[in-house]
Amino acid sequence: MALPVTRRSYHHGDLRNALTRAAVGLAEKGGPEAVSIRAAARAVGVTPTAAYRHFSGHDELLSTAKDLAIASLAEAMRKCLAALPADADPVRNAVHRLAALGQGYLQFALAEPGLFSTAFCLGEPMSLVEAATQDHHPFGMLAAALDELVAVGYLDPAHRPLAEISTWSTTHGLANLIVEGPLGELSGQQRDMTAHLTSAFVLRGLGTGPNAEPTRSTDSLCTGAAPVPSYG
Amino acid sequence: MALPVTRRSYHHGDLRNALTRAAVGLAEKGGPEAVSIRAAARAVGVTPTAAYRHFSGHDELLSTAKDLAIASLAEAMRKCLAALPADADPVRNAVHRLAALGQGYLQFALAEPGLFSTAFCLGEPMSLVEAATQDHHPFGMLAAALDELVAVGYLDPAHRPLAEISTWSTTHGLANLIVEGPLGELSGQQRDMTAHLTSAFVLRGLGTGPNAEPTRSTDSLCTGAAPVPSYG
DNA sequence: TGTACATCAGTGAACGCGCGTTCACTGATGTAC
DNA sequence: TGTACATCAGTGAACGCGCGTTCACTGATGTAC
Repeated sequence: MALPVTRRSYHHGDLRNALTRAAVGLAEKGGPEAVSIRAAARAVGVTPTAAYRHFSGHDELLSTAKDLAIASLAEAMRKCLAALPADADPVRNAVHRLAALGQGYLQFALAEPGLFSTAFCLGEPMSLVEAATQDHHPFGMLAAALDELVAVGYLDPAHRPLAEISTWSTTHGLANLIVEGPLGELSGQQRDMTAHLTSAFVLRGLGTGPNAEPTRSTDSLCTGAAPVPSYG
Repeated sequence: MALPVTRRSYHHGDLRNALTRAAVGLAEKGGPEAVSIRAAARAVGVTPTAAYRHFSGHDELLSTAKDLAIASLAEAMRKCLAALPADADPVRNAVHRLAALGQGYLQFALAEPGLFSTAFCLGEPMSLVEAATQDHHPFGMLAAALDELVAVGYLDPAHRPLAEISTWSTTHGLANLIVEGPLGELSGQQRDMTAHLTSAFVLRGLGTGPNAEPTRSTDSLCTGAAPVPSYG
């Protein structure tokens, strides 16, 4: 419980940004339900009423926090992409790039569960058509990675349409089941193994092009032979 | 807004069940957030205090509703299984059974979004080890279907461990993105197509055994050639 | 068969909480002249 | 350069809401004798 902040001057000077940051902080700790005008104002050290000078109401505050949460997710994915060593083999390169996106997605969900739920909380949804064309948007990054898989001949062009949905669903479902659902009880080791297996699973599901060679492309994602796992 | 119900006698006679049913009704309409002791008591026509004779508090009421939501989901899946015509070919049979489970899962999520979220709302999670052995539990039904896929040689036994997680994640992710997320804007036709494609995607991801022949087994799931879809 | 009494299953009022939002207001700022 | 005044950005109090939960209570039931 953050104590109310004391301010020096009557005018804040940057209240909208301060409230936005506070809202994101609340979302981090408690997810979208924790984002409220009163709590954000309290965190900044200002009267709830003051917030209405900068936001039309609770909805706008929450959807601002949501936008930032989506941007953070995209940033986490972008970092995973950037950390990837270049691979001379174009197929392996494209495969690894898709895997890196999934890894970034999952890592973000685990590291920032509150922001992750906030990114997907209700409210007017982004337009998918629009999002797909924005390369700084999670959905756009996924679309680009799939286009790449088609370009290198891993994914059959006939299977390209709607492929982002199946791919996204798998990673999103895994993240969601771990963060908010019954898979939360998995140990860290089980989670890692699951992530690897799921990554391979996705690549098999996608690999329908002439250059899809699962034994080459996906085995490098599964680190060694997994011991038989148990759920307990 | 349901009007409070008037009762004939001072004693209700079946208040626990009545409150439980009311809680499920609230969950249907508004998801887990809508389940409250006061609202359930109101629906039954009883004082909130009366509920404390039958439930330790809000947590117990909600988790009771959650259990019933899970049972409803399982029932929907079971019905889809039961509606399946027998197929002489054991591989196709097993493949179709898995697809039917996924179909039931998705249909339930679409038909009963409130119950679906309630089934996966927070609270002490079921033990997966336990759930996996119960054939009336969604997770147990999935596990059984995957065992069947191994038995008929579609799924490589080496890929069996943790296979329920990838499979479940895909279907759950799709349902979640449609029901609570940005895929809600898909048209009915787009949803159907997505469901079919995702089903085929899952089966390719699983099909690593000697009898896996995607062209035979999964094509029957994709009804005809899909026109190139758009997201708009 | 009748009655005293324990027990059960409700009532009604109240507590404190946090929320979104609105009202009339005042302190601070900056601009026109 | 100085000042009147409009405008901006806050305050403080209050509204009504629904929630979970607790208290002392009372009406109804059923059982022992």
